[in-house]
Parts: sequence; structure tokens; C-alpha cells
Amino acid sequence: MKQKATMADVARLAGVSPATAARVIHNNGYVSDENKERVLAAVQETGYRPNIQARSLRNSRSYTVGVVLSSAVQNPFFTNISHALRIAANRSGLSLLNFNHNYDARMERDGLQRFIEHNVEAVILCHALAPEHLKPVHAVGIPVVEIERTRVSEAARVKIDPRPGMQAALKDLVAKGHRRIAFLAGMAGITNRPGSTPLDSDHDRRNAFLEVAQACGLDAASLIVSEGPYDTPSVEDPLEGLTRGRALLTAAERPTAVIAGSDLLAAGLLQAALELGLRVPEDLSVIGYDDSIARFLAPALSSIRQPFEAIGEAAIELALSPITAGQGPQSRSLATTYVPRQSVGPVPG
Amino acid sequence: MKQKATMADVARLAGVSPATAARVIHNNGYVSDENKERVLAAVQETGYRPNIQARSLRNSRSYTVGVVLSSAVQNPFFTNISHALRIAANRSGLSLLNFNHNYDARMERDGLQRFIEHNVEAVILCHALAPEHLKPVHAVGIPVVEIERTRVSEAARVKIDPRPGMQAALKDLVAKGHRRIAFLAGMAGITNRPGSTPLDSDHDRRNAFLEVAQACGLDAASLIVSEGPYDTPSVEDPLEGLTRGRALLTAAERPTAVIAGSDLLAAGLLQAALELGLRVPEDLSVIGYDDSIARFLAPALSSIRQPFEAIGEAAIELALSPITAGQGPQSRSLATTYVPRQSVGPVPG
DNA sequence: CTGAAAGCGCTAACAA
DNA sequence: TTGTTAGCGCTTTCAG
Repeated sequence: MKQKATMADVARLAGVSPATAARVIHNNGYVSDENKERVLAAVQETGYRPNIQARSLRNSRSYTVGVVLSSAVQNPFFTNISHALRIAANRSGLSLLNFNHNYDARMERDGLQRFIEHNVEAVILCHALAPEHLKPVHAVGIPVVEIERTRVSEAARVKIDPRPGMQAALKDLVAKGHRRIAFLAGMAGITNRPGSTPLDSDHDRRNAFLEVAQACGLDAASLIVSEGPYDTPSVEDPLEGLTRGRALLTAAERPTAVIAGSDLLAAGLLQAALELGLRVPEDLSVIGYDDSIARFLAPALSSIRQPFEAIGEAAIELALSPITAGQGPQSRSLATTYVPRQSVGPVPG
Repeated sequence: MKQKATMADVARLAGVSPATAARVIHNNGYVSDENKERVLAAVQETGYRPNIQARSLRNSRSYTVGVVLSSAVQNPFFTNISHALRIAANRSGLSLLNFNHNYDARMERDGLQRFIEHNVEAVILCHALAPEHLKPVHAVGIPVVEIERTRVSEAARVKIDPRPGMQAALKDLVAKGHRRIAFLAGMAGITNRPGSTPLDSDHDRRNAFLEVAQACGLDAASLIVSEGPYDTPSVEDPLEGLTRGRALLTAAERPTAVIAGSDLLAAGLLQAALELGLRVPEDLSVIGYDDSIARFLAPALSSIRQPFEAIGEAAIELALSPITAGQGPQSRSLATTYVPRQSVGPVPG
């Protein structure tokens, strides 16, 4: 168990003062070429790595951002968000601290406390369970970035516009002759738990569907909307999309195409279709939303894609951009796209 | 933007010395009831939260563990691992720093460097790309825990025994009359990149299949093994399970049941079956491995389940258990189980 | 029971 | 161009 070399070790070995070593290491200030050499050599020899804690303490920066998601196990969408954030953070030399509240208020509160203790430079979240939990975060001046949802008042926002993707998706369906189209809407949170009111973003998706559909010349009467949560309270439960899919597909006026509010809902819908002997896309066309597990499903699912990479970059950028006084929090808006795969076909019959 | 209160602030407000405040906050040492009250009140009033950086610097502990995975976007298995680790870590008051190397050697090297800088108390990893990248980690005495794979020599291990789950799965198939059974083996890494040699754990799964099958009285000649990677170099590529599934299912002697080396491979196989007009489970029985996305597929996939919760707990426990001198690294072994769902049926015909 | 003081490793202002 | 020094916030002897 060798000890980690400190800057003092490096300085000693190079026969210079710690200050000079620091200057070389940060490559600022004047240092003679000779000393520079010696310090660099000493760094090599000792395998010196800076101690971030010490640096943080001194600079009051932690080089760390906290990320709050609900649960990627319940909804694969969060896997993609998490991945995108990580890549963007890395690029800015930041490390990410994560936790999942998994719809448990205590988890959220405690996790945020932990973030404060770690002096994260910002908190990024996707779906604040209880916005009041962010009060201590605000109190110590940590900026908050909210992705997609709008629950926390004092937060920079990464907004996602469902319309471009929705438009392309509906255009595809209409071109293939579909007229009776359903939207399997989701809402964040779980019905029997707190925090399950439909959020702006969920309404947004639904409204986007209705508005774009009408703009495409579809009759409002031929549009069907099913509402409910995205995921289930327990991993033991049948998928929400299966339960609601059964209802949707056995109704008197069965839609010929369904757009789901998430790939997860679409996955359940595919199960319902299979159970009912409906072939996709021959008997029923299905389009997902998010483009998370779309490519893993059978058939590979056409989906309205979230711009994950751009979301990650925007979130990190907002996290680091100082709150310009009086300016109020910033906001970025990003567009969805449509990724056609194998789950959309011509209208049957 | 209020500033975070420090312990000195608390002490001043309570009219005591920082040392006394510390004693109250850590609830150790003798403090008069009166002073205790006053300090506690001051903590409340200021909303004091300890500064972990400062504490770390002083205690040389970081309360942080680093986790290296490949990519949960490519393989959903890692989502479950990541989730389990997070829960276990939380319980021990640890925070997790994550990164995904995504089969990029530079990412792995740089990420581990970052972990060293953060003074993580341990590094947990699932699939070391280049074991030599861990040398600096060893050099500074950070313990390493390896989950499932065995690539790093000096590491504590969480081993997973595929046999119990495999046994139950094969028993189910045999009871339903299956005799010609294939195993769609995976190997970590990607064929056209470094680090793609089949690993012990992958061999382990395949060998478990062969051994258990023969113990079940199956004729070796009726067993088929297909080998290849788990995932594809790019998210654009068709799933590996689809490509290999096509070959497997169009061969002269088509198996009546397939066990896949991962749910991801099984997902591709379901796509192949659909494409070829084979119904699951009527024409073909399919069993996955991991139990990651199994419940999202259509039909819901029977799967050999990894004991995720136990893996998370064991990994964190090993991460924190000091390396008993001379003892060599510890190891824990955990058993898989079998989760039957809807993708297994009686042998056709 | 309480306080003073040193120091973890690093940085930046200031002096030389 | 280089070194000295003080101090970030916390903990922990050691005196009192």
C-alpha cells in the first residue's frame, strides 16, 4: 500500500518549492525550463495525481455534479439520459454523483442532502418528486437544472419539443393510410404514490399529438387518448402498457395505429398485441417515444427519439453557466426526431 | 446565494469552540447538556451541513466509491448492476462515482485516473478492458472489486454461479419435452475491438449449459452452441441476437428451444423468430439470461436471473472490507435463479 | 467538560 | 523567476 504522492513530495524530489511545482502542474506562471523539466520528471517518477479534496477545499469547487433520476430499472429512458450526461460531464472534466429516488420521498431528501455535503456544483434532475426538497439546495446557492419537466421554480431548463418527432411520426402513419390513431399517454410518477399528477411535459406530449394530428387533417373523433402512469409500482406487476393495451385493442373501435408516450408503454402494448393475436405491423402499427429500448423489441420499434446527446450537453452547460444576476435561470429547447424501424406498416384491410 | 454555514459559524452562534461543536455533531466526547442544546439549536438555525471535502482531507476518507461499467445503453444488464450498487452504497453512507468505458481504452484509463484523484475508497468493476489500467489504482492502494469477470489479478471478487438458474431452466425445458436445445453464448467485448476474448464468466455460462444439460440426460449431439459477442459496435447495427438467431433458426436441425447468454441476445433472437414467422413459445421456446429487459419483451421472457441485490451488497461490502494483510483478496459466490414467464412452452408437434 | 492549535494537500497573494 | 505564507473546513490530540 504505497501512499499517494503529494505535491510536496514532487517539489522535494525536484528540489523546488511547492509553489513552483504547482506552477508547472497548472502550466501557469513563470518557471525556468530547467525547473519545469525537473518537476515534470518528478511527477512521472512519483506518479503524482492531484488530490481533488484538497483542491476543492481550497478553490471551493468540487468538480462534481449531482444527478437525480427516478429509476432506470423501472424505465430504461433514464439509462440513456444518464449515459448522455456522463459523456458530457466527462468532457468538461466533471464527475457525476448519481442517485435514484425511485419515487421514495425520503430517498430524494436524503440524496439531495448528500449532494449538498459533497458540494456538488449543480444538481441536475429529471423529475423532482417533491419540489420543496430542493429548498436546502437553493439555500446554499447550488444551481438546479431540470430536464424536460417543470416542477422546480428556480431552475434552468432543458426543454424538449415533442412536435418535430410527433409530426414526422404522424406523417408516416397518415401516408400509410392510418386514420384511427390512439395515443397511449403516460404520466410521470405512479398513481398510488405522491407526485403522480400529470406533468406539463406529459400534457405536452399528449397535446402535441392532438394538435399535430389535427394539423395533419385527422378528424378529432378518430383520435383516441388513453391516460395513465408510465410504469408500475413494482417490477412484479404486468407492464402498464399491457394492461392499457388490452383495453385499447379490444375496444369496439380499435385503432389501426398507436403512438405510445414512451418505449416502455409501447413494449407493453406489443405484449398486448401478441396476446390478442394481432401482428405488428400487419394488423397494428406501433410507434414508441424516447427511443430507449425501441431497438431491443420485436419488431424493432419506430420511435420518437429524444435528443439524448444534446440533452446531456445542454444540461451540463447550464449546470456550469453561472446564474447571471437578475437574469433569471436560463433555458434551452431541443427537438425530437422520428426514427422509423419495423413497427409501422400500411393500414390493414 | 447564501453561503453554506461552517462548523465555525455554528460554534460562534452557540458560543462555544469549534471543538465542542464537533463533539456534539459527532456525538462523541463529553459535552455539557447545556452546550449540547445550544449547538444543536445552532445547527438547526444555520442549516449546517458538514463539508465532505474538508472532512475527507482530514480523515483521508472520501466516502465515495468508483464504479466502472461498459455501457448500459448497449447492454441493459448494467442498468441493474448500477442500480443495485447504488442502493447498497447508499445504505453504507457512500456515494458512487460512475463512468462507462464503452470499450474505449482511453476512457477507461482516464476514468480510473479521475477516480484516483477523487480518492475513491474502492473501485468496483464488471469488465476491465485493459487490466494494466488498474496498476496506478493498485499503486496508491485502492482496493478493487471485480464482479463476475476475472481479469484483474489483485481484486476481491463477486462470483456468480450460473448453474442453479441454468439447472432450473433446463429442467423446465426438459419437462416440457425439449431435447434439441441451443445456447446462444455471448462474450464480453466486441469482436473488432480489443478486450474481446471470451472471458472466464462467459465460458462459465456455456460450460454450465453443457454440463447441466448432460446431467439432465440430454444427448450432447442434440446440443447446439453459437458463440459471438453480446452487443454490437454501434447502436445502428442490428442486434447480435438477430444476426445469429437467423442462422440458428434456419439451420437444417432447428432447435426447439434456445437459452441465450443474455436478455439482450434473447431480444435479438425474438426478432429473428418474428421475422421467420416462428411463434414464441408455440414454435420455439426462449430463455434469457440476466433478467434485465426480460419483462419488457414480447412475450415476457423467462430468464435466468442474476442476484442483483445480493451482488450490489456483496460488492460494497468487499469494497469496504480492509484487505486483511497476507490474507489475499476476499471473494463471495452468489447463485442465479430461474424466473419463468411466458416464453417457454411444450415442444411443438 | 472545554478550548487552543496543528495539519490534511493544495493554491494564490505577496515578497524577494 | 522563485519561495514563503496563510488559509479553505474539519478533526483530534493535548492542555487546561
